[in-house]
Amino acid sequence: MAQKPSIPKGTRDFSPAEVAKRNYIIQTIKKHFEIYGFQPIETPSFENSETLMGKYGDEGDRLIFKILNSGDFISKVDDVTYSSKNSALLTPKISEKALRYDLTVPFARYVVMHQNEIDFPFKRYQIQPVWRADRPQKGRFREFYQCDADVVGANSLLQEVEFVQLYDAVFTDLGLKGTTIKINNRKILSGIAEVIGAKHLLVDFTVALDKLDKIGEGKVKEEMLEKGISESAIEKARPLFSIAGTASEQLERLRGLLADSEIGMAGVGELDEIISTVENIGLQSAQLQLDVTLARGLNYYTGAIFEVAAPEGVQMGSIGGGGRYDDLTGIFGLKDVSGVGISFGLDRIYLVMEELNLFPDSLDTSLDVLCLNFGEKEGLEALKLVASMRKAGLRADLYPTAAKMQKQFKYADKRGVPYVVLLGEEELKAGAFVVKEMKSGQHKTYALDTAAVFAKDIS
RNA sequence: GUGGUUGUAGCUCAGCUGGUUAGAGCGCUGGAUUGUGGUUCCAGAGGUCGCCGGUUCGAACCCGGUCUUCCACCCCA
Repeated sequence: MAQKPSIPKGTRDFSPAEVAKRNYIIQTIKKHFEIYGFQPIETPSFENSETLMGKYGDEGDRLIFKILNSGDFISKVDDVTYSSKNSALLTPKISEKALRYDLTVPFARYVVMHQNEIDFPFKRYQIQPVWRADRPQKGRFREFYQCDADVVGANSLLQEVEFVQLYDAVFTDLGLKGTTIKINNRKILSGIAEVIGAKHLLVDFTVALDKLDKIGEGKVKEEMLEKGISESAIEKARPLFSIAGTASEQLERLRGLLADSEIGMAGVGELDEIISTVENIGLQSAQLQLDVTLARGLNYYTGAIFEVAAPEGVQMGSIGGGGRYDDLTGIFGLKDVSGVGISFGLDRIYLVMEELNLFPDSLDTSLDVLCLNFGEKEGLEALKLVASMRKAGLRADLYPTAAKMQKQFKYADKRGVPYVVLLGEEELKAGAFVVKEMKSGQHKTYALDTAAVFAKDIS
């Protein structure tokens, strides 16, 4: 007997019902991307390794799926490297390509390669899978979809405001009420690191700070000490641990804390402008919240940082994130192009919506009407009827064999078909077809040539 | 990458301190019902107990390895 097939850890098959729900989310996101003036692009599933490596930090490099070279790749490795058993040295010799890790870096690469064809500011969206060699958990997969929208070539803070509105628009449309859009600014984090004299440890400082709400003040301090941040520096950062209140109150305290840091004050100014503009315009269902402990590990962010938390009570990591990166294209040789963008985590949004039961019932219906098969002669007539129903825009199908009524009805029931058409000997003689509405059990008769009337009746 | 956890029928799960032919519910197939589904009744099919190895007279059960699931780290959508 053949062995049981399986799929790799952290990957999934999607059933028709699941695909319908995923498409619903994608369509909604796509609709708003386009309403906001973004244009779609697509990039390859895999890139040259040097395009990706080193862009996401050491941790990121570890999580990038590397693709083995083709051919007899091992014989081309020199003996010293081969026998060193050092993965870091050996990897670049046997792997030149890697699966994309996110959509932002490939986009930066795209912008640089196509800079002469692009009209700036360039607003693009991209909905494609990405891969991470992570250990799977709930809401964490090795293959998952990101839905990104970015703008490059525009420095205005209005872009940040627009992205907050975009998040709000999408989540409102999906019926996902009560999301929290957390915002912070990398410059504030830099300013704090500068003020407390830990500028060189910025990343360690922010990564630790990011965990404040999760592990508490004590543990955060512990981790900072471990990373080599001095006791006195942590003491200086103390006000951060208890900062609270409205955005403007928090900003006021930050102004006091960061008075001596030019970059820190710049960050406060930016945040102030973004938040006050959003407050001025108003949001539909989301909530914008200043969170000075929000860090995000990606080290290419330079200005605003976003992260979206699911509604309260749902156990899920962030369902979206993004920020401004002033020099991402610089790595690929194009200077002075600022970008800002956000990402929607499709797979996590799906899980949250499933948990909150937010998918519309209509997604379950994959067929509007099933025509039962009574035999050769009747079947032929039914096929003509089905054709005219399809022409009228209905999703219609004919049961392929003249199986027993019970079986055909059972099939219709299972598929969740709302209407079943009976076209048997009697109907054929009368030049009519009978429609049974499955939910009510009621019958209605139509003339054979009036499929369009029926279509109109049920729409 | 570190630590833990899980795996028995299509699905959800029982299975005693190791002891003959591994069970239930749901689902599936057929029938009661040759033009009416969702209810009911009857019958039936379906399992290398994740995989490999070890201990034992004997392993679903104990041990080791491996894969998978979920969880906590790390990190992140």
